[in-house]
Amino acid sequence: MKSYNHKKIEKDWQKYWSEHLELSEAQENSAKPKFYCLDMFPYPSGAGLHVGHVENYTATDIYSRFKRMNGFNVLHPIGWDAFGLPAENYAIKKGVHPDKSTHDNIKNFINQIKNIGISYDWSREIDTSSPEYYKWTQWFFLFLYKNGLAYKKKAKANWCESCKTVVANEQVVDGKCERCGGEIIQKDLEQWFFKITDFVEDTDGENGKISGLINGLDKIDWPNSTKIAQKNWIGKSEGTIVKFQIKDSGKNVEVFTTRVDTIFGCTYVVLAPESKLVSELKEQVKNKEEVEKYIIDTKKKTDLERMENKEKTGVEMKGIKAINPFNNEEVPVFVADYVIATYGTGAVMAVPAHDERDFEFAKKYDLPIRQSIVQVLETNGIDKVREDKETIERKSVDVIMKHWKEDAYFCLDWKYNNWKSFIIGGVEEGENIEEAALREAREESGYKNMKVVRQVGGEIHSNFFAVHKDVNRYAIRNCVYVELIDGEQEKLSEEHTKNHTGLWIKKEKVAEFINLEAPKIYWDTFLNGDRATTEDGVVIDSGEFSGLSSEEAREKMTVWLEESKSGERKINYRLRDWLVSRQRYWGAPIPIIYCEKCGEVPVPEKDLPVKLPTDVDFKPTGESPLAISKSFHDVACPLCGGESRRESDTMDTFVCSSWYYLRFADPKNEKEFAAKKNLEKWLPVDLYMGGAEHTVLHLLYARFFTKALAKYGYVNFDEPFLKLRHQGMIMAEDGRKMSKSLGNVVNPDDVVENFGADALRIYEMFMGPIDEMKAWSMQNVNGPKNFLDKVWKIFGEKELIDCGNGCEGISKELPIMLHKTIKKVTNDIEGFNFNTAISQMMIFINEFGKHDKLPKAAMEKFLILLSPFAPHMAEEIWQNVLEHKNSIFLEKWPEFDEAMTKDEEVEMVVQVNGKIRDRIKINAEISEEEAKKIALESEKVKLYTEGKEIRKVIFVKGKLVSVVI
RNA sequence: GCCCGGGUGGUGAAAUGGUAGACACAAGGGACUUAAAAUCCCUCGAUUGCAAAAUCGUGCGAGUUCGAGUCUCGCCCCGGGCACCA
Repeated sequence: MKSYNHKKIEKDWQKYWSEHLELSEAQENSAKPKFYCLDMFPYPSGAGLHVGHVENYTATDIYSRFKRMNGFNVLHPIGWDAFGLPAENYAIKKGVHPDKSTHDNIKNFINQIKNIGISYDWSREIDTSSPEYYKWTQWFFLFLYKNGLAYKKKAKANWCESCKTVVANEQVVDGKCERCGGEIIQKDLEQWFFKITDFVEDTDGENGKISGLINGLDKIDWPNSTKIAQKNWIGKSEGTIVKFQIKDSGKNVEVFTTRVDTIFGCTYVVLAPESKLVSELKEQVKNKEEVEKYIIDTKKKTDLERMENKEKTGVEMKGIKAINPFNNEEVPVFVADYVIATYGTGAVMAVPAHDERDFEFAKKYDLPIRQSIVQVLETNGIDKVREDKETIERKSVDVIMKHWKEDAYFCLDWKYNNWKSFIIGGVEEGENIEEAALREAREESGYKNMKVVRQVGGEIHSNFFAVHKDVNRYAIRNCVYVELIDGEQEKLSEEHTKNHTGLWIKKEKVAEFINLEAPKIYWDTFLNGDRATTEDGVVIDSGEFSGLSSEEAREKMTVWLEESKSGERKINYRLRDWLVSRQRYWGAPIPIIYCEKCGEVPVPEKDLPVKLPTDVDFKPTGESPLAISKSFHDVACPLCGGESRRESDTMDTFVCSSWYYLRFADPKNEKEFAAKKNLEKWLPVDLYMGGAEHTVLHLLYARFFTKALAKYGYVNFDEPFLKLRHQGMIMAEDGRKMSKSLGNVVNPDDVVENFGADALRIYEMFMGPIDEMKAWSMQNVNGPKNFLDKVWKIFGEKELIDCGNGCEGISKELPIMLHKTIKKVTNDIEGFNFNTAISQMMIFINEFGKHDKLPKAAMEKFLILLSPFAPHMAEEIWQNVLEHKNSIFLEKWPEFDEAMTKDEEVEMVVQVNGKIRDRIKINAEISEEEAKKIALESEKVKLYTEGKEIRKVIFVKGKLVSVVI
């Protein structure tokens, strides 16, 4: 038999498949259940297909073929995310029109994809830069506009100096342009926005409730990390607005805080430089010039400068005082650019003791720092200690280490219970606790100059000492504890606790502690002078709120604010509305006309698409290139016919990709973006796959579009992608990212040429878990290649026997191996564990390869299992070696019989005290009694059990017997 | 700093709390061959031992368990995301 000529055979079958479209096209009229399997469509870059694309497309191709063979009507389409800056930048550099370079690139992509045998439905191919497509992108703009979800406003925008355009917040990375790495500056410009923030929470739609961008995540099968990243991006935070009156002005500063419980520690208030209130208060400010200068200086700073230089700056507005509504204290007001104008109210109350940023600022400008929270340390109570000394000791260490890290030393004395345990350090005989703590602290720290500051609790209760640097140089301070001892409860009187270090516990709280089974030990956090303590704790020095937990205090203080009309509950989000204007050529024009008489006029739907002019110099000038094209720019107003001009900005390419998955349901429709009937048939997407880099951008925008459509009854679902999986990035052999400049890029074409498309597909699937990052290894491609050669040889050289009624000369083990393999491969494809599916097929081939006569039916079933992974070879063997008339992809996926997946004889492990002492071959179905008997009779086991009492014997069916002595 | 992932042989990696290293790659040895390629067979975590075998071993330290790569707690390191969001 000839060796496998992948170059010829693969080409032949690719041709065959392109002539048998029933193998890849989705059927509009079919009784089969639908399955929509989608890849994130690529941006057709000049670099061509990346091995990462191959990983993505192979995985979903395997899944699609698998689903088809399981009786599903599969929609598996592809298209091109063709608009975008790189094409335009390339055009500027090389003078080639973006339309041409993009379409050349697309041709190349199509070729490359066909070369690896992906079974896309090419009849549905779409291209976002074609007028047939962007007509509907513009329609979406109008749809949002008409429903109040698209609006224009003057805004500070991220302007990229080198791309000469505004970019979205999401496209600014570390203060630089995501595309070109150029510096981003802030410019005030009229910009279009989409109201994505309207969909953060659930809303009422025309046909019922629409889940919000947060809640919707709970009902879809997405990687947890992606869900969390989206939630973080939305950045919901529940807090409080507090009104601080400005003394002698009748004005208020409203601040937003999530930590109103710390408000008694507020020592000043800060306004963002852009805040309106700053100019409103200017007249009252004594150092007006200084404040103005600061504001001007800040405006000059770019975001990059602000980010690089995190040192806090600011200036006091002298003569202005804000009044804390809780204690009527007057605090100074500062202007500082560490406060973000666009978040919350653009003003904050500063609590240096409990906020790192305020702390830093207060240190720098020497402002007072006032503690209003103490930390809580919980340990098990004394009763628990009596039960289990060791447990408490360990748990205490863990808790202490967590709270104190290397900053502190402490010792715990349970002497009261006639039992000593010292976590770090200890008390020696005849030594008192105070001395012990001092000694330990000195030994550990190396500092000699220490003293006990205060000690509480005396000898009756257990004592808790903590030592910390920076308060009187390694002073020892005592912590307040609450302990339960019969007859001692009266000691926990208000008087008693009041005297304790820093903590002030109200009477009813004490009663509460007494009822706890495991009393808490409370301890004071030292405000040690080098950091703020930002964790929740117990409120102190806060009037009637003292003694409450942070959580309770937030609730009660907010209620108090609401009652006294000086504040309210408030939820803030980090997410802003989506800025979609781009001053660029290669994008979908925004369908708006500005008329002197009628104002802002949407282009009537019948006039769509607003086509991109072709006679444009697309070199960036700072103004949109479209503005230069007179034929494009000067138009008659659709309402009055008068002189007017077109909007000359184009839309962010993310707008095009926010709805493309809907278009695949009905890609040729000229009347609607997709017919309702088709949407209902195919959507939502059952499986969506692509890179994790789209975690927040594309996926959030697409969800927003879907929710907007759902709200107005265009679609009957509110989440577009039911199941999402990411492929991990493939690095170069050197472990670095593949890049042209490093010259370490692996071109899939070369691998196809040298090893074949099937070997490439299997190699990429065999590399490791699909969602993990992995490095390419050319050497390792040999593995899959060898495997395929073995498959080819077996089908060509072995005798395949038709087993009608019983197979003579065929090993009993082969059917078991077959059923095991069907089970494993089927389950692994379902679970996206392609690497282990392949390893099972290798095991199958290794086993079957040992025999000369093989059952034909089993081999055919194996070939079907292999076919989604190696479609070319499978088709070649199926039709040309086994001489079947039709494609293997019309076959039904094999089924397995659970009973047939079990080995008759298994190796039983016998452990003695957890160590393996023997392995015995037994019948898999053997009873517990028998297994134990066999195990205990083993000579090797007896060696260890002889003369010892057997306490317990554990049996795990078909696996092991564990003897405990 | 915060939030997610990870850490297992020379390498890529397997392992519902139950035989750690399946399946591969590379390497070494052997068979076939005039030779090479291809193919086939053997070895392949460490230490000790002639061997049988024993002990150790999944980043580090503890814990739970008859039994831990897997569960709990603490720590270290690497990768990714967010980052003055109050």
